[in-house]
Amino acid sequence: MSEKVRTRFAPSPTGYMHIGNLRSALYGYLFAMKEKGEFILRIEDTDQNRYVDGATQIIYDTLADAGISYSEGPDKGGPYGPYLQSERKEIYMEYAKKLIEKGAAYYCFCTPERLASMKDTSVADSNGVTRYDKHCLSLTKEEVEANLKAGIPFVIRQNIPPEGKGTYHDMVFGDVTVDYKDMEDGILIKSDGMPTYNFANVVDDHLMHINYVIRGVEYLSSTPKYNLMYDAFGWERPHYMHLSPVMKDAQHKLSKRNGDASYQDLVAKGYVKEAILNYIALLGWAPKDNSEKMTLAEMVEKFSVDGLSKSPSIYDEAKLRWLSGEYMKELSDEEFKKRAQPFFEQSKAYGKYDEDLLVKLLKSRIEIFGEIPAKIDFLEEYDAFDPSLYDNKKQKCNKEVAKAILPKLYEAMKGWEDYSNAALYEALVAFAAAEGVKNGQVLWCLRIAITGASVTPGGASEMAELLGKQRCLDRLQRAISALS
RNA sequence: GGCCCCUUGGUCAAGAGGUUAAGACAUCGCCCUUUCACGGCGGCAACAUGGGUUCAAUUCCCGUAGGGGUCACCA
Repeated sequence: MSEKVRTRFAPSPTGYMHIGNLRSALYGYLFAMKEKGEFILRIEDTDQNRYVDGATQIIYDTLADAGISYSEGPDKGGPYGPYLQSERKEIYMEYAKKLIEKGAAYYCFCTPERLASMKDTSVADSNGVTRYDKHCLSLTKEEVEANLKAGIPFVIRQNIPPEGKGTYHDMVFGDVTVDYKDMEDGILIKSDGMPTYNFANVVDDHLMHINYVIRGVEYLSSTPKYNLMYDAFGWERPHYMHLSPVMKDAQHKLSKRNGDASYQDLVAKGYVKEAILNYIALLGWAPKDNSEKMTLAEMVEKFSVDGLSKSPSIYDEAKLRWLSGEYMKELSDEEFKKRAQPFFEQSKAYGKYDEDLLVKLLKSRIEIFGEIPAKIDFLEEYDAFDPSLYDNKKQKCNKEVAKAILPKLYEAMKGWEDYSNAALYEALVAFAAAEGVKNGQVLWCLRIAITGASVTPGGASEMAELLGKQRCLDRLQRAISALS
């Protein structure tokens, strides 16, 4: 590759950014960076009907948050702008006219009624498919001029050859061939003067010097149409890399419509964002050395097209969760604290504990930040609990054991001053030895007694430290009276 | 339905003619252990199918089945 690689991410602002979208952006970015090229953002907002307010901002924010940077884009500028298709309307018309001059496109004045009537099965081909019949192709120059002058609404259609085949080489799928007779004379310029994707894409990619087109497989079989235009213009065809989709299950693509995870949903649930990006990179791609946990920079370094898979990949949140946990453990205490903040705030216990201590306990125990509230609510909520919580076969513990141990332990603990984990642990073990019971019996009973929870983010001494002496003794007392 | 494309364990996936068919997640079991985790060790589990080609096919070719995409004045 002697020419400088220029690739682009070209989303349409129709809502939230889902995992599949982000992944396309990621792959484009990885490829461009790997090849020391440029990655560009272009917003495809030619369909006003589908435009969703704020969607463009979500695209900027998501890419920025994920660390996928582009050198040119609507919000960054660049030498080939504007990068917002709606601002390029005149350009498309100008090029569409060039295509008409070359005979590769033509004006079409057919009414919606006529078009609708063609859908009638009486004119369908043997496969039951109706295609535009090239009716307006036969219009003379004079007729076209007259219609134009009369202000009759028109569209511009691509003139697909009636015969022949289009073949091209896809970087992941290999050679792809499609018969021209299976293609329709698609609309290039809509009656509102806006281009369709089919056309804007070709014009913009060329004008923006995009030489590697990376996009979803849904364009795999329509690509020959685009090549026809490149050829007609006398432009060099770009290289194509089509990406298989991310699925929700074996037969459904991931979609926002079904409430499937978007990047921001996952962040809101508390997944570590680096893990999200890392995981989606792995959905459909595997590096040569089979690494799994990688930073963005490592992904760039390891990226190669032959590691892309051709078949769809099913999104598995369980694995994402695991990866998030891996990243979680590596977060520094400060970073963890910072990112966990909003989740601490969701807990009823917020502000009523030593946060630094909790950070250490929680870090290796959660995979996503969203687990935090449920994990620490016991710090604030302490209600009567089922004494069966004391039952633990392995620790040889049960309600009766608790009844015997707890009052003595309460008396002992009243005298202890150092409520740090280490000192408590030492004292508790000594207590167990003095009483002639197993460590586990004391520790288990105590933990249950002061937390009222079967699962806590640490053991008895850690929970006692977290609660502090006073709360510890209060709860112990309540637990004892509940037992009698 | 026509056309294009895809098919390795439950999931993500290595392997590209000869392998005991990797690894990861999930799952199960054991160890560690003050619960839960973490960590360590181990188990279960796959080449959709039928024909070829070949000394040898998971790997190459053809068919079948299954799945995805496409057939819009949406991208």
